[in-house]
Amino acid sequence: MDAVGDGVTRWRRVADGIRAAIGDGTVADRLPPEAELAERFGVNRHTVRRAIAALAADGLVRAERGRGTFVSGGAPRLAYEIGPRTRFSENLLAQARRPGGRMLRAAIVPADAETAALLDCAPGTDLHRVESIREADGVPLSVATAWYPAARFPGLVAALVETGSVTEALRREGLADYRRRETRVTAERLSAADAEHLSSSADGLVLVARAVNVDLSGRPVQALVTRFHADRTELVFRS
Amino acid sequence: MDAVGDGVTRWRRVADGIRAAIGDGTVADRLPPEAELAERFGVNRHTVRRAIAALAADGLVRAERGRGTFVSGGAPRLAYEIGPRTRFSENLLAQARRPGGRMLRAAIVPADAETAALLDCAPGTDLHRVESIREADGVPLSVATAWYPAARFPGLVAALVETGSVTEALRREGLADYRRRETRVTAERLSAADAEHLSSSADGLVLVARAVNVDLSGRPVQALVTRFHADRTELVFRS
DNA sequence: TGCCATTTGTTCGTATGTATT
DNA sequence: AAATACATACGAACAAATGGC
Repeated sequence: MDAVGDGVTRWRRVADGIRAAIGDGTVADRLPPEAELAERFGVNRHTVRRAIAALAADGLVRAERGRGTFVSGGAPRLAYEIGPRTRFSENLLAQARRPGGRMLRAAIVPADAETAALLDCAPGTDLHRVESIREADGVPLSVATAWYPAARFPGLVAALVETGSVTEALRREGLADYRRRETRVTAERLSAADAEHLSSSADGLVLVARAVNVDLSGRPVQALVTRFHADRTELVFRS
Repeated sequence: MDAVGDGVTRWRRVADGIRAAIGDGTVADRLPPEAELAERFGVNRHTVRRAIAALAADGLVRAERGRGTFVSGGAPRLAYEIGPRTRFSENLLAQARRPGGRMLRAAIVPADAETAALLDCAPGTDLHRVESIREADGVPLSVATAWYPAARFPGLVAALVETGSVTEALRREGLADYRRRETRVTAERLSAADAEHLSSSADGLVLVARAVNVDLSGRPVQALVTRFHADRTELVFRS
């Protein structure tokens, strides 16, 4: 490098400087332009951009081309409760949010090894695969992919389209009730396709919840992978 | 720019090219040096670096200074089960993993509003704040911050240091048993400090689990924020 | 409507620092 | 000790989106 004070890189010191300015309220909403920051910190504009990229990665700021770079005001997350009787609509209505959503795709696919194990069926078994988006107050919240044994629920997709409700569609197919057996949660980066569906910036995060729902006798009826927008959601588990 | 084929930026096309090469096995373990990639794709080395940074952000590759850039072979995640009686050591031993860890810091701090609400005490109440790292087979798994009412457990920190076990330390302080009331899960980017503790690249992800543990009469005894390394962990909730 | 200044995004060039082999 | 390879930093130019006039 060149004349560096300590062992810390310049872009880190710029990032810390901006972070401090946000912390003490010196910059409330919008950051000065990159060119001005570069001059003020006595570094190249690239160095400022590297610093801002780091802050953006921490979710502290958000850069918008042609407009500027803004301090991201953290909106409160929706608390999505997951338990034995998780139902999307009930969950949202309990928090005075309007549930919504739509089906993206539906197809019949052969079960791969992983899904077959979850649904306790033979690999290759015909499954309905249904992809859908779920919204709260019109804001996309999650993208979900669900698999159902096709032989057991032959008219499922039509019922889903007609009712718009998983619970109601399964009821029409003869399933009185179901409950969630287990949920496995991981975190991933938003894929480009999901970013579009969730109308989010491309560098967002998702909470991935993999679940199995079973009927009252314990037979799996649905394998579910839901990708929740991490900035808008918090998953709640009660013990 | 200059002669661009379509509306896609060059670094994205380079990234897609590398991604494809990884996908079809053309590059199995190690990427060619940046200079060679630059020449092969007919772009500047900076453009290659931008592409590699994006792939690294997706967790697909991992750059090591002086050595090269490597395809990160996804190790299977540790399934960390969370329930009413979550105990770290038991959890790991059940999967034939060796539990470990160490305390990072301990201090007495006044309760802020949020923690006070969780622990059902007045804001400003003295709390032990204990930060620690937990490991599986010597690999850092999570960084945890715990708050305990100091008045109720005066000798807690000494007991934690001596026993290395939360359950055992609380028992010495007169708490026979405790259970988890609820867990709230979010996803965040790894902070610089946590990245060091978890010996991870700076652009990793964490699963943040916020929990409250209560005694048998339902009184909160511990507020807990655990940041799990998302690449190494999967949280499992049974209903 | 279109033009223009502002601001972030991309790309190239060049040089030097630092860790690994 | 030398070569290799990634990391940081500066300079310059143009592209693309936004917003005001």
